[in-house]
Amino acid sequence: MSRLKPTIEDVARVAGVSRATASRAINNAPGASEPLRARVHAAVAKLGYQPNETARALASGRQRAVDVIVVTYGPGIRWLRAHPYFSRVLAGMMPVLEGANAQLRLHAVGHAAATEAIDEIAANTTLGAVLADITPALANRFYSRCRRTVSMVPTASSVPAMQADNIGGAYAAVNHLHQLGHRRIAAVHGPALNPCAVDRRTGYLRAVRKLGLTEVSADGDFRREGGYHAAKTLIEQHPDIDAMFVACDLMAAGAVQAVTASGRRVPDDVSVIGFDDSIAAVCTNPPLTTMRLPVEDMAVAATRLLLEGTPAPGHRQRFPVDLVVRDSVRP
Amino acid sequence: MSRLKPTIEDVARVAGVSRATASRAINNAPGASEPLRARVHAAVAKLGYQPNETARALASGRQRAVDVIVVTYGPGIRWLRAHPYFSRVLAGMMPVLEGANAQLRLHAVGHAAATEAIDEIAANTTLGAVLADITPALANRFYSRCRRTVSMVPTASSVPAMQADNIGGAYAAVNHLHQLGHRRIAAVHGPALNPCAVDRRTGYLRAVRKLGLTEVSADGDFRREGGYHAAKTLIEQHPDIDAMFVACDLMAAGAVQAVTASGRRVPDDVSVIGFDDSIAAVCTNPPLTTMRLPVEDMAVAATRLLLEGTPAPGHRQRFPVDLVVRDSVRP
DNA sequence: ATGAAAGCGCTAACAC
DNA sequence: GTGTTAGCGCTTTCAT
Repeated sequence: MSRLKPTIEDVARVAGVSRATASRAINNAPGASEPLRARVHAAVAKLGYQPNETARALASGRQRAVDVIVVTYGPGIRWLRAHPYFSRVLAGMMPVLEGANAQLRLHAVGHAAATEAIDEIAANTTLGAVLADITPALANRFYSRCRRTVSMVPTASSVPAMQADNIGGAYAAVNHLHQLGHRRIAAVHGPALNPCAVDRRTGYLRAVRKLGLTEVSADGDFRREGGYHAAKTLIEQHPDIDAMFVACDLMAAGAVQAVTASGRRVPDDVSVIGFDDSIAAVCTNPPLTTMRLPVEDMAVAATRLLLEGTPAPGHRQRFPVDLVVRDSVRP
Repeated sequence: MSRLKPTIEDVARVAGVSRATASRAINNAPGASEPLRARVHAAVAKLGYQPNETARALASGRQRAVDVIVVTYGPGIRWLRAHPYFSRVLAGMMPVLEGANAQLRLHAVGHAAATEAIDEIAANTTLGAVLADITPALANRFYSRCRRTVSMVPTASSVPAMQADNIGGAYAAVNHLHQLGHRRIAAVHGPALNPCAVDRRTGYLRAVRKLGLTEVSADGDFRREGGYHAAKTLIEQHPDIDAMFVACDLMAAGAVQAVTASGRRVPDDVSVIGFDDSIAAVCTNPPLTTMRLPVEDMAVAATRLLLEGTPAPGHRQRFPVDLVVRDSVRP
């Protein structure tokens, strides 16, 4: 081995052609005859040549990579670890990227240094970026630096986004509970800063008002522990509640445990309805009746959108949030 | 705006220095005087200059990125979506990468096209790759093409790896059950191809033999549904079992549901012990007693190892698998 | 300390 | 159809 890595130059020499022809053959580009193509491919095989993607990207000016950005609040490691959401967006993206032979670059940026991190990422995007979890302000900043962007969460109106009906889903959840005869419906909400959580809270509030129920709310943090404590507080302060709307499945899992710990049964004494239909929904006992957020579908659509070109400003793609009936709500 | 993106050339011109000096200033490299550095930084700020990472990588020959590879069997989307394992390795890696300002490239390669995908990734690695889930054969192939590799799962002996004590953990789990008085201890195993699953099976078998118990096994697939069905079969065919060792928490969640569905209670009638201590372990009812696989720690260590340089062939870093007591085992 | 100039490995005009 | 050549934006000798 004279060199560690053969370059296209080596391939060209071995094949007895010019670098340009070698390039054309390797990229299946037009403008090369069959015989030469064959010689080039033989040389490639012989040398075990693999194109240098970096050089390719620099020369062609295009690179096939999509960046996914999640800004974490507090210890990101804990958040990322616990929450099924992120694997769901990755799971949705990977297959379509694989099919388009594009790369996926994952960025978890801490809230503190978010601004400069955002700027650097924006400057180096190629196919574009999926904003998996971000505040409207940061989304806007990113979008002002890079138009090939799509957000997975509600943001400023100009930023292209996948839009799940969080408000309608929460409304439907409460309505479902009401139709089944529940009248004291409490809620465990998500973080006040999280746009999805805000929408779900809105949906709950609207339903409660529409149905003439009294609002009973506690705040959670989208994590199981938060759901547990919020539910515990709720039960202690309002022993008469007969149902809970919990703004995500992870918190709902905690809520179910809190209900059980209080000596009550789910769903016989207290019904619990979750949100997301994540893996957590089917791990609980009983499995959760929940509102399905089609995260994978949204991720697929977001990725396709980026692959197609630059999304129009304000572009929206709507996704329904449907009821999934399991066993945590008394029929 | 005359240009879309300012280059270092623009910075140099605005600062009234050469490109070389601009580069030195931007990279905090030695060989530039304070006054010039200041002028360069001012120009950077004025133009909003952001270095082009691709060009930087090509010119310097080094790039700061680590690739994480997971080869998926069957519909990768389902697997990635459901299994908490992957987010745990990502959660472990991200913060250390962030601190080292390196990128994370995620590759989910289908089993079918794995070989060529592996080759291409290997040819373009920079800091190195962590093999999150892979067969020994593919790990070996990858390692033969790229030495900056570390596997998160058991593999061929030459490939550097993080080594969790799966055998010992499984053994300890069965032993724990035995000490608490259980004598009919069944097992739900993982996929026969998965090296971790193989080790856990081995640990169960050894313990069963050592303790003079009779082996009762069923095969699962590391997914909840598989755990449910395996446990259901086990209960039907061996109604007298009083405990189950389940090779991962996701399957254990299913097993708990199957036990409940059969009219038995966990842990009063049947104890269930899981493996992983993933998010699923705390979502179940009751929360799972389980064996903690320190995935995040392993991912952190793997990433640090790559950041430090090329791991020695056969390098091993061992991690204990400890008991986490919750409520799914009768005391 | 500073600048001129030579590439990094590849693609894409542009000639032939 | 094929080869020659000029860059992509940056880092890094090597003169000065």
